Amino acid sequence: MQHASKNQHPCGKCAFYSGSIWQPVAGDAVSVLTRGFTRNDLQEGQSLYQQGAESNGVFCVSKGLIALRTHHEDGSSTLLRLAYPGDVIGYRAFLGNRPHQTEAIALLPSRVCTVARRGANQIILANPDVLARLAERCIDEIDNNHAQIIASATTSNRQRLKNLMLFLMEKHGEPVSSGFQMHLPLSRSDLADLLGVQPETLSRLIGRLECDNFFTIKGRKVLMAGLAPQSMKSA
Amino acid sequence: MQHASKNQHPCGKCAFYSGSIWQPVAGDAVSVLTRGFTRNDLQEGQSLYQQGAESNGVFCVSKGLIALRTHHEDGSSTLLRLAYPGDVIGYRAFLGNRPHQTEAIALLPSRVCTVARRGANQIILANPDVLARLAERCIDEIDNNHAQIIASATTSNRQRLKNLMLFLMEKHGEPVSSGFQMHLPLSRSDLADLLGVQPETLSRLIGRLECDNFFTIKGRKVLMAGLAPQSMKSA
DNA sequence: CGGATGGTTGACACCTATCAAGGCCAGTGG
DNA sequence: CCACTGGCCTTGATAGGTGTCAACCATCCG
Repeated sequence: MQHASKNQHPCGKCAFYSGSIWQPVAGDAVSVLTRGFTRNDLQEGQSLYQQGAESNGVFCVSKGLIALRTHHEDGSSTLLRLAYPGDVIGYRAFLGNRPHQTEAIALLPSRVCTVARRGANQIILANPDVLARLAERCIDEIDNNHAQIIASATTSNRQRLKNLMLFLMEKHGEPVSSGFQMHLPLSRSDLADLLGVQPETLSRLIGRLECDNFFTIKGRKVLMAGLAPQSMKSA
Repeated sequence: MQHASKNQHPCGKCAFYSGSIWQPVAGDAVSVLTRGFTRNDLQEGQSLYQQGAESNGVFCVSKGLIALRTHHEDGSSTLLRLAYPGDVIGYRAFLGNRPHQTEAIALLPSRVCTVARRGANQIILANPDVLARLAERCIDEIDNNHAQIIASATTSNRQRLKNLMLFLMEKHGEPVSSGFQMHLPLSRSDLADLLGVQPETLSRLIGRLECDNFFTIKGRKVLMAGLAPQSMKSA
């Protein structure tokens, strides 16, 4: 019956099915899940939800890249996090039953699956395993936050940019004859927001890394020469 | 029956009972909770758990002040957070079933209630409301982390120190004839760790705030003159 | 062509880390 | 009582990093 239920499960064909927070849903609840379930394709730049908007469910990134950003009173903004396929977003507003504190915008053409609020609530009440998986995601988020707080307190901006570029190369890069290459999914301002520095500073940091032959960058084309696949993980 | 169960409940007499993550526990589960329940008094400087130690349960601060700190490979450390009465700590290691990523040390004489791992697991399986409350605490933690990340990216260290001192005064201060006064529960190094700056820098920041007549500080005695009670919330 | 956008560069003031030295204070042992 | 010591904090000098303001450049688009 495992097979039959996986076929009926709306996430059954998803690459992230086994790790999905909805994977424990079975039996009659599957139909509730299916009713609340929608798939959404987002164009680059399109918004999934706005800061301050009411929560209308829980989102799961299936393809692409979503940026979570908060706008401050003074007009500036901070890019808090990048959400990759398999990541669950929007659960804070859902669990806390309150407006979104961040806005979600697609940085690449993306696909996002939504489980509407009503159905999600119903399912969680009936199936605690779903809540347990959601709690695990919260823990992961806390871990990431702590890592970020520690990094910004103990690591130079230059090193943090290096780490960020290596991370992005790992996610978006392709091997070419002379190393690895990627199309940078972020603008300079986004990179600056992510590191918590001004755009001018970011520009200079990039300049310095280029001087060090860490990479070559022109527009959004980034090339890291002499980068062996395994060395991406280490630094 | 509400009354009877509250009296039996191990947290029944706690000031934070209504908000406690264990409040939903009722019926037979109460005896399981009671069996796993212990109260611990910590002296100043005493450790509740070490970084890297196995989780042995979920802790709830009942009195005092606990510092959560992580040590890095290079010997330095970061003070990630202060835990006040009513706060739940150690749940990450518990929920994630893994070693503690931080160490918990009492900054003041404190009392902490522990629900042992085994009992806590049993209760959570039987009572999803407990898990839901734990998830809410996770969300609160994420909110705090985001606020911290945003503050360190958008606010000067000087302003952040100001905010921190106002916060501490609100928590630990007492009104005196000329304003508010407190015994600072943190060393200079701890303050520096909390802001993510070097001790020397912190010392200079303090010096500047004194010049601005923001406060008077000598050792751990802090005096904020002309500070009306309501003005503490605004800034 | 003109304007908008996004990015870079320069100048400058300010802030911070680092290294080094010194002050303050409590506890210790003579 | 004194000198000594170690921990904690402060102060100074210096080099490097960062924010800010302003100008400039490239590209795209109407």
